[in-house]
Amino acid sequence: MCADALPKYLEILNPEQRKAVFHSGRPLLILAGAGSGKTRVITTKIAYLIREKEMDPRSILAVTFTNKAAREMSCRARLIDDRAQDAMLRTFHSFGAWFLRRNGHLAGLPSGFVIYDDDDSISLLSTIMEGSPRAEVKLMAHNISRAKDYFLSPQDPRLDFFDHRKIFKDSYVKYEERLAKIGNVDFGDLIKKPVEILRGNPDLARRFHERFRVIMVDEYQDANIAQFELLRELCGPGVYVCVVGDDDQSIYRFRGAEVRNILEFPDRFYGADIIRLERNYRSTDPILRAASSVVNHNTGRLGKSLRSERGKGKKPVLAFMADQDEESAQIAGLILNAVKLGGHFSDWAVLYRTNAQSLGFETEFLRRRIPYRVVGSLKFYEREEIKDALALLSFLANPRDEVAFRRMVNKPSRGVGPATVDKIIDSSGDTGDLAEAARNISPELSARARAGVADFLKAIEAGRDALAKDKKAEEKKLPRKREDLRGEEGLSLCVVRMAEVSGLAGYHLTQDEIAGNQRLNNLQELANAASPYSADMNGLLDFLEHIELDRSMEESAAAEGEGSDLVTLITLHNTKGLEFRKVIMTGIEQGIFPRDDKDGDDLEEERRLFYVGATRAMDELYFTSCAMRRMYGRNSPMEPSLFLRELDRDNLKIIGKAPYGFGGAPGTSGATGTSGATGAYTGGYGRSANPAATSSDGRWRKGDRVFHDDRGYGEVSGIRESDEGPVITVRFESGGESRFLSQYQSGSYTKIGGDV
DNA sequence: TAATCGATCTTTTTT
DNA sequence: AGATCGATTA
Repeated sequence: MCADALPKYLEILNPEQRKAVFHSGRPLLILAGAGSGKTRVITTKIAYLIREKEMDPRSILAVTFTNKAAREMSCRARLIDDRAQDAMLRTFHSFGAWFLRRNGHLAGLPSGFVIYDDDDSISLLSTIMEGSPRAEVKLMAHNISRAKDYFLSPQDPRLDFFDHRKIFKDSYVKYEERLAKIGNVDFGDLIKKPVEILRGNPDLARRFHERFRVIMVDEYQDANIAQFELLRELCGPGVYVCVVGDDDQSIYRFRGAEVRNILEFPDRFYGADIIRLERNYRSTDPILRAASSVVNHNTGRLGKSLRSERGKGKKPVLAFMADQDEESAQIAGLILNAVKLGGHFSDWAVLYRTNAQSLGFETEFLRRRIPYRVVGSLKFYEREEIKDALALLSFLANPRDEVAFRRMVNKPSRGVGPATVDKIIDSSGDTGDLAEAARNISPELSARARAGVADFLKAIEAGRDALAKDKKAEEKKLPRKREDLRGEEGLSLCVVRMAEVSGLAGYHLTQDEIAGNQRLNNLQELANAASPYSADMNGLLDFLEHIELDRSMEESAAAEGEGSDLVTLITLHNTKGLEFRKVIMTGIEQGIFPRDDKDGDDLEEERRLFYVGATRAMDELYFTSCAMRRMYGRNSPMEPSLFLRELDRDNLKIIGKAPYGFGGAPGTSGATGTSGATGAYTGGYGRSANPAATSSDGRWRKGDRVFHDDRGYGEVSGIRESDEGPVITVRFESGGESRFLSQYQSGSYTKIGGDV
């Protein structure tokens, strides 16, 4: 094919991208740097195969890691050729769920299985490890989950790698037994079980090889071992496999991702070709240089040279702040100013390491009327009332669900205590049907417990009725109370009926006067979310599965339209695959980013996270670092992140009072040496433009002479008020500064010649 | 059996 | 600061 005869969608590709799209035959590894157009390559390749190679779209499987990525991929491929909608584009986990819905019986799964999230797993484990502290149960749950990521069964000797104790293996064995009895699966099972089924059923595997002729995996650097095994099982003779990834963007090691997968791809898929995409179309050169200068400190990379196609641009800005209040205030000011000059809010993204950090920005943005959205906070589905309602639905779907039963049988209180619950569960026999067991054993219970159990079963019956019967008739029969939830369409009636009959709605309403209404609203929202699903068992299972696998709540496509000029607040992890004109990476402090318990491989992962964050920026990049931060409810002094020292300094604009080692900033004293003091980070400037001359407790005045036991003579150079009282800054004659809280003056600092 | 109070930790990151 | 756990009390 010669270039000028190419259709437009192929013509716009650069030579390497085109090579990747046209490639066929052997396995292919595409090493795609940030912003090098890898999504374009995958989507184009899908369309190309359908259009030019007349491939049946149904025989193409493309796997991603997030639902968002899957949706975007589907959208973009369809823009080129609408037939791409018939290709299977899913996340690994949703592919696994799809697989198990059809073939789960081969592993003894009932058709109505429900997916347990981490909390459910912990609940189940805590009944197994009764009496163990919660932290221990959590650790065990984590290790079991990791074991499944590594495709290790309870008998595998390699489990010692995670935890060599006998209790670990025992717990894992029991956990698997209980899960099997219940008939549900956890996240890890969604990958592990399909592999086992494919291995145990060669005929089925063959049928899959005939069905899926082309398999593509995006973000391959984030695949775990189990996912690698799944990929291998799906790759039968003649199946074309193409994986795309960037070893520098591997940031999910903590949940089992193995960079090894991408590093060893050429060995595992023998004869693989490698294509590198190293032209970056997103960021200006200084931004790429900043990002690279940090990640270059990592060892064990495949290595690549990312070049900016955009060329020159503004230097990244590194701003030192006194504390997080100043951080959010300054950022708000920066954004408002840019908008005043004609920019958009949506140009901006504020990035942070932990979700908890979003709060400060939200408060400040609310106050200053800056419109924003918080991406990926899964709070909705973590709310108590929502989990309650979902547990009721889960139990309706699978009456063997012990976890859901335990959670809801006595909520609201119905006089069914732990003793009764155990009695019911013990009597359930091998069917495991707890609703049936409860009914059977009922005569043996005390009157109070019997009535309570009956009430619970009534709620489940109400749900079942809503599924089975004509919903219109059902709805009319019942006189509606003012505070009732509404739900007419599809599955929503089922949600509403269960929430009401169980007393859940009333319970949450009376439980807390202030929060009650909000909780009712949340339940209503859940009911609304259920309305598109059909009011039958399939609809119910669909709904539950959808909620477990995709909690991003990005349903409301309406909000995406115009009139949504919003600043994005987002964790660094969540930014993968996104881009913004202007990016602010906040809280770049030791202990936050990187966390200070990180070293070795973990530290390298943090560095890659830094790289991911920085390469999201197209035009402008900012870093902020605070001298003081409220953590665990108290103020603690912070040091600038190690990563800031690794940044290419000539390529940076530093503002604010820089700590030692960051030359060039205004206010940096010419002092040398820090006399071995731990506080490398001195300075930080006051919250207000005119710092106080006298501390609010009257104990210190600017210019006061001070003596410190270790550091000698100095003078008070600044006073600032914090919520723990005045913060006094002292500049020592020996050079260097330090700060302390007035209330903790202690013996180290002594005021000279003063009237203490 | 349930609710309340105080003490004791805690915090990654997500399918 | 907030959640969570355990013990104590009604």
